[in-house]
Amino acid sequence: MELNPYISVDCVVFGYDSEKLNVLLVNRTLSDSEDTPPLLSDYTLTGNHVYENETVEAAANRIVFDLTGLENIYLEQFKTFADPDRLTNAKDQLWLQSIGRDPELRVVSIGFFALLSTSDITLEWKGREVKWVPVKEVGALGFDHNHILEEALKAMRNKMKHEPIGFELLPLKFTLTQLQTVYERIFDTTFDKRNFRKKVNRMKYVVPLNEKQTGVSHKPAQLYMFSRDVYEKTKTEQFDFIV
Amino acid sequence: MELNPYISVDCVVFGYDSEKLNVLLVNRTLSDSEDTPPLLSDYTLTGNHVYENETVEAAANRIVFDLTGLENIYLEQFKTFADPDRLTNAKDQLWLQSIGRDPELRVVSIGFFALLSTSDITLEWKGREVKWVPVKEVGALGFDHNHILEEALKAMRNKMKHEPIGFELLPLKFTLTQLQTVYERIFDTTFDKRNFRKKVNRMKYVVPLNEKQTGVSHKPAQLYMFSRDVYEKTKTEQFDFIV
DNA sequence: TTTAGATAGTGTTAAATATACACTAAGTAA
DNA sequence: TTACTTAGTGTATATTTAACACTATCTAAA
Repeated sequence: MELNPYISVDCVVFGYDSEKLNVLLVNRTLSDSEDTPPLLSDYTLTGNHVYENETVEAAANRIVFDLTGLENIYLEQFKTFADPDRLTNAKDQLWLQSIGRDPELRVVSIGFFALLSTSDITLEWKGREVKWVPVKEVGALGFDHNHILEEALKAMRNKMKHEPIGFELLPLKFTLTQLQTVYERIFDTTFDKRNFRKKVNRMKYVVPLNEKQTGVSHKPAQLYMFSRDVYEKTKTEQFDFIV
Repeated sequence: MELNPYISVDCVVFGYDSEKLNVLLVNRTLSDSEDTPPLLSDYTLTGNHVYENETVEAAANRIVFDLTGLENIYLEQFKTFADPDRLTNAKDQLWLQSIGRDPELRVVSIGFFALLSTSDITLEWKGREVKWVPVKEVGALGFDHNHILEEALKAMRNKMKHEPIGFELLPLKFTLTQLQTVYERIFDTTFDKRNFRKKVNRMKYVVPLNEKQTGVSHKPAQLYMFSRDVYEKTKTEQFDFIV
């Protein structure tokens, strides 16, 4: 089955490691020969073209699965990038040529972001280096991927404000301190512990388990899980409309 | 300049007429001859392919401008539609053939929604019938446009909950009752007048004018306008995080 | 000019939520 | 047993929400 040459999917895979938000990057290296320095060596987001009979959602899932081995990861289409000059940079042209693509072709890239807890996975990609980079330390990426990353961050933060997706960045079972920290790190702020817990207490979809943290050298915390079921049932179509 | 055959933009143009939300539809008719019934006659959203050197945002603006004569309309890219079988319906195949497109080609459609007040415009389109249809009365549309419309509604309502875009559906100068009604109609609900006004009162970016409604046979209402400037300056990065 | 009709505009109370703030509890490791 | 570390908890005040009904001001018609 053929890849469609003009429709691609880029996945901004966010991984939270209980300290900071990271993004998954892939090395892009082009060498003349073994013993000369590479013509090109940098990083890009993870992406691929879609197969002719494949939906873009399926392609996004496939990309994430190939890298992480995980299925049913939280994935959201957030924006599409189709500027006529988005791949006209010299480096990108060189790269496209080298992998046998028509550098003239206008490629539409449909952006998805994925959320996961890095504790759940070990990276695996056949052939190309792939690594987690803290979002705050990402340097110059190939293609228009710095732009795509910016937009993904905006979309993700925005969604995070109004929908319960912070949980997707944590292990299945988490403590309230972990939950608080995710939000603090992603929004670069701090919350009062008691007030945060009072708020979470009202969220019936954050359910306490009969289980405590283990392997810590201090008072072990209560573990909780997120119940999407309860969320869907109890969510009140609360109307915000700014303040 | 050529149109790109595989990248199209569909615009879901929402127009509010101080009573209900409408969407702009275009007639799609295919006739063998003058005196036989048409082979095909239905409606679609407004859309077009992009020019080779044109960004998708520019294309969306062009489409809206061609129909309404308005520039600087509120426009937002909300989702992209690229399913392999989105145009494989018999009617759509017939239509594509008749207008000289390759019916086999996989076309990516980038969806935008536009918001405007119908009072601002008179429709104009050379050659094809174009009309406002109340969103609640939209029938079966061509292509996958019912699906696109659904998604546009979802995206629009969602944005409307958290950002001040209700104003885009009203004339530049509006009354508080008009403002309240927009929200009531779009969310199919009602609000208490006094509470609504108290809330709006706190929004410093809804500024009263030295002007009153005219031409009404009752107490004329105070007019207001929305100041995006004030909004941008005073918006507090309020953190919601559900309830 | 008076009256009817229509929509504009306004205030209070109670309940819920947000904010600010500091100490005790329970485990591990030395 | 002690030191260390993080978990877990309550109260008082300010703000916001929610529920609720009447007067004010204009036009049009009698």
